Amino acid sequence: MSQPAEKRQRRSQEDRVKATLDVTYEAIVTSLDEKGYSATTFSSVQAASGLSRGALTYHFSSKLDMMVFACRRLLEAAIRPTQSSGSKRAEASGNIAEFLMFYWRQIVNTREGRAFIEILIASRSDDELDAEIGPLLEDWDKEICKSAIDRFAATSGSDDDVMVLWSMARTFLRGLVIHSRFVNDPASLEDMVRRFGQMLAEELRFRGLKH
Amino acid sequence: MSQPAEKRQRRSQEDRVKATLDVTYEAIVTSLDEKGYSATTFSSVQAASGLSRGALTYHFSSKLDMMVFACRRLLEAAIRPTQSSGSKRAEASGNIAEFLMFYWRQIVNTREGRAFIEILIASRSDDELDAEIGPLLEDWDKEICKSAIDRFAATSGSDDDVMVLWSMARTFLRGLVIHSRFVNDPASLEDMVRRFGQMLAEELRFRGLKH
DNA sequence: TTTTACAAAACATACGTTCTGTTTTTTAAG
DNA sequence: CTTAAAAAACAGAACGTATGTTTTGTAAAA
Repeated sequence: MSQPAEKRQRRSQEDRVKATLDVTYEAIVTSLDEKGYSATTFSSVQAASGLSRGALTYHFSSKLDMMVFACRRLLEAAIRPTQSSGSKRAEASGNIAEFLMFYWRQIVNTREGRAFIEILIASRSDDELDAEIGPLLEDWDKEICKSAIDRFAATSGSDDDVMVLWSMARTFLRGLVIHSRFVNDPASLEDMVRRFGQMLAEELRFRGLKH
Repeated sequence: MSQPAEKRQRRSQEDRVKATLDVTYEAIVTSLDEKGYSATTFSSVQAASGLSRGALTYHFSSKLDMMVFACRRLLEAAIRPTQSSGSKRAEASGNIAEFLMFYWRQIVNTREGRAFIEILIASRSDDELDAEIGPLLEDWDKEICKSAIDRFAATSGSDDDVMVLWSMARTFLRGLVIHSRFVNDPASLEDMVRRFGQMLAEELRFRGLKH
C-alpha cells in the first residue's frame, strides 16, 4: 500500500512523547472545563485527544497522576501570560482596572482557568489529590505574591498590602466564575470586574509610574 | 421482646416523612461538604444518615432529584440567617465590615455554604442539574438583590450599585472558599474578609442609619 | 384493606486499573 | 551502512469495583 510521503516520518522518542503529552494536556483541560473533574475520565480524555487508552495509561499510572500533571502545566500557564505583550500593554497603560480585565479575560475566565478551578474544588474533598498538589499551590501562590510586589505598589506603601490586595483580586475573579451560575449575561460579569478594578485602583498602582 | 416505652410510638405519616427528609438533608450537606458532589452518592448519604437505600430511593427517584431537593433547602437556609438575631446585631452596629464577617462565618464558610458551592460548580458541567436549578438560582439571586436594596444604600445613591456591590461581596466570599486551597491559616482568610469589608464600607452603608 | 413508607437485594453500566500484545525507535554489533 | 536485539511507546482487551436505578418484599399508618 502507498503511504503519504509526509506521513510516517521517523520521529525521535522525545518528540513523540512531547506531542502525546501536549495533546493529552489539551484534552484534559477541555474535559475539565466542559465535563468537570469527576467526569474527566480516561475515557473522556481518550475521546478528546484521539489517543488510545494504552497511550494514556503508559504515561500516567493513575487518574491522580494525570491530574497532577495537568495541574503542574496549568500553574505554569497561569504565570506565563502575565509576561506577555497583552499584559505589558495593559500594564503600560498604568490602569489597574484594565489589567484586572486582562487577567479575567486571558487567565481566569478561560478553558485553563476554569479547568484549574475544577481541580482546586476537587482537592477540597480528595485527600490524595490535596496531598500531591497542596505544596505546589502554596509555592505557586508565593511566587505570584512575589511578582505582584514587583509589579504593584500599595498606596499604603506596605508590600504585605500588595500581596493581600492582589490575592483578593484573584479570589474575586475565581468567585466570579461561580457567580456566572446566577446570571445569564457575561457582560454583567465584566461590569463587576470593572467595578472591582475601580476599587482596587484606589489601593494599588503599578510600580515605577506616577499616579 | 420488651420495647422501650418512649420508642415505637405511633407517628403520623407527615411526621415520619419530615423526620426522614430532615435527616437526609443533613446527610447530603455533610457529604457534599466532606466528599464533594460526585462522591455524594446514595451510599454516602445512606452512611451519613443511617437510613436505608430503600428509604432514599422512595423519596428521591434519582440522584438529580436528591440534589435539587438539597439545593432548594440550601437556598432557603441561605436567606433565613440574614433575618436572625446575629444578623440584626451586626446590622445594628452599622458596620458593613462586621456584617460581611457575619456573612462569611455564618453563611458562606459553613457546611451549608460549601455544600452549596459544590452544587454550583457541578451545575457548570451537568446539563440536567443546570436545567433544574438554573431557574431557582436566578430567582434566588433576584430575591437576594431585592433584600440587599432593603438593607443597604450605596454612597452613589443608585440601587443598581447596591445590587452590584452586594453581588460582588458574595462573589468574593465564594472565591475565598476556593482561595483556602492556597493558604493554611484561616485567620488570613478572615483578614481578607476584613479588608474587603473596609473597601465595601466606602461604597455601601445600612439604610436608615446616618454614616 | 388500601396506601404510604421503608427495607434490601438485583441489575446494568461505567470507572480506574492491570494485563498482554504490537509497533516504533534506539542501541550496538558486524 | 546494515541489521538484529533491546527498550520505549502505544494499542486494546480484561477485570474487579462502585455507582445509579429498578425491582421485589415488609412494616406502619390511613
